[in-house]
Amino acid sequence: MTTSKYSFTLNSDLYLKDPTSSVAGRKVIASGAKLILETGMEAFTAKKLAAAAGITEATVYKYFANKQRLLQYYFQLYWTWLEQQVKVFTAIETDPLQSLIKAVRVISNIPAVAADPGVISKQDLRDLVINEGSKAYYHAQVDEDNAKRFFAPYKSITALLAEMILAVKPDEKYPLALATTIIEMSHSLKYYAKHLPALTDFPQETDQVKLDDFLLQLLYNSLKIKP
Amino acid sequence: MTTSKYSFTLNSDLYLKDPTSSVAGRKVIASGAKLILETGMEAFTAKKLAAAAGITEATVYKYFANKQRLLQYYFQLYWTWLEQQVKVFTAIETDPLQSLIKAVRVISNIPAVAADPGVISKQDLRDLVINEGSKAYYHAQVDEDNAKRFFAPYKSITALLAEMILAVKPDEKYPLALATTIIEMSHSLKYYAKHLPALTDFPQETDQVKLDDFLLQLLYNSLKIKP
DNA sequence: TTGCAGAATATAGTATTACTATAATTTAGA
DNA sequence: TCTAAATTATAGTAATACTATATTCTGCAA
Repeated sequence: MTTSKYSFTLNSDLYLKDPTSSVAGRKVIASGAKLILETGMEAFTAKKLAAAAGITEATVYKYFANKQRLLQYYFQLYWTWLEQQVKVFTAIETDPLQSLIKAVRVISNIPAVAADPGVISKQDLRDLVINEGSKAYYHAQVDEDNAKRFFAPYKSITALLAEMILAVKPDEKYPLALATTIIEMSHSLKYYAKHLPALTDFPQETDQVKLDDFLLQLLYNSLKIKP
Repeated sequence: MTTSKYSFTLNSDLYLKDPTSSVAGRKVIASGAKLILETGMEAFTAKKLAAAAGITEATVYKYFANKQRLLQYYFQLYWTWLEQQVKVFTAIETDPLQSLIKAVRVISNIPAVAADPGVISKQDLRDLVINEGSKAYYHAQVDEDNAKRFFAPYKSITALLAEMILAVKPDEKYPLALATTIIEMSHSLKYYAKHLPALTDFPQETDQVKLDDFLLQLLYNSLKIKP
């Protein structure tokens, strides 16, 4: 691990050279996110990225060994950032239940930030992870990558949510599975609402309220709490 | 739609020529499943498939336009088959709750079939869908493919489970989202248990019992039923 | 201000992939 | 047995996923 321009640290095995350390590197990150979002991982190529970023293909490969690593970089960036958001927004709560509710709301629905300071907007980063994130680990190299701790931030936010669940209901048998369910469904139901609405009860893409409500219902019922 | 060798019908737009209609076609299906399972979609190539099946690459392309279509073929085959299983196993139940429980058990844990008559074993087919299935729809062409009704069987089993949920709890607000959650988690938690066990409370790959228990708990609690 | 290291580029090349095309051969059914 | 369809053998194309190397640019230290 080395430090980079974020207020947190990403696994340095993800990249060959820290992309936040130079203009060209930041262009890779910014254009890469846009392009992957537009075209999907399958159609995304280093050539297109280089063209979009106004750099050369060779430069791309100076920063990332391959496109899977770039995707995993976004994956790690997103979950690390989201966990931090959860911590920030729950810090003010004293009641464990209120903390938990707040956490679910943050996970399900990113608070709009007026001025987004990053190279990539958080909304784009989130959409990228919703659309392509699962390919970061549904992959033949998942066990190797896991050994390199590439999924540590995802595990970490899950563990945090599981702890919060236990704080509310100490005898919960499956806190991790429940946390995983809430985190996973908060993302995949958004994708379904947009592309396969028959799988949801909130066919309007914009119907964030119903998604939030569903997730909180799931949680309340699982914890046997009355809303 | 045309009929093929299964007792149900797959969308004929998936293939150029029905692979069940010939020896070579069945080789494509059988070897394709094995190979995709072994290597993952990213490393899977028509050349490898042809070599494994003892046919030529040109023959592969006589049946399927590309590898995405082959994956979607397995995807459709699996969900169509699983829905049929659910129907068979719930047919004997008269009580809606018992039906629903049975349905969840079937979805979560395929009953072992002594002699598997298919070209692909159901366990392999299931593992294939667990590992690679999400790539059938997390894809840039999802809306086009959805318009071609490639995901109809997945929607259909979800709708069936949602109906069963409504039969038990007619005032459930989100029957589809709940059905989707149970179906999706029954598959993804299996993958996590195997590859990212820190995301679950059942780190033993073999701990099917705990996964079943978790899903049934989730359902009972959501329906406010005491087990 | 010069000099130098490191960053980025330009350019080129390789092995592989994802197909498509076509002529020749094999096979299966009427 | 004939014929049409199925399959093969073979070849080819455009693109991908990199790797390599020599050259140019840029920022900063002496």
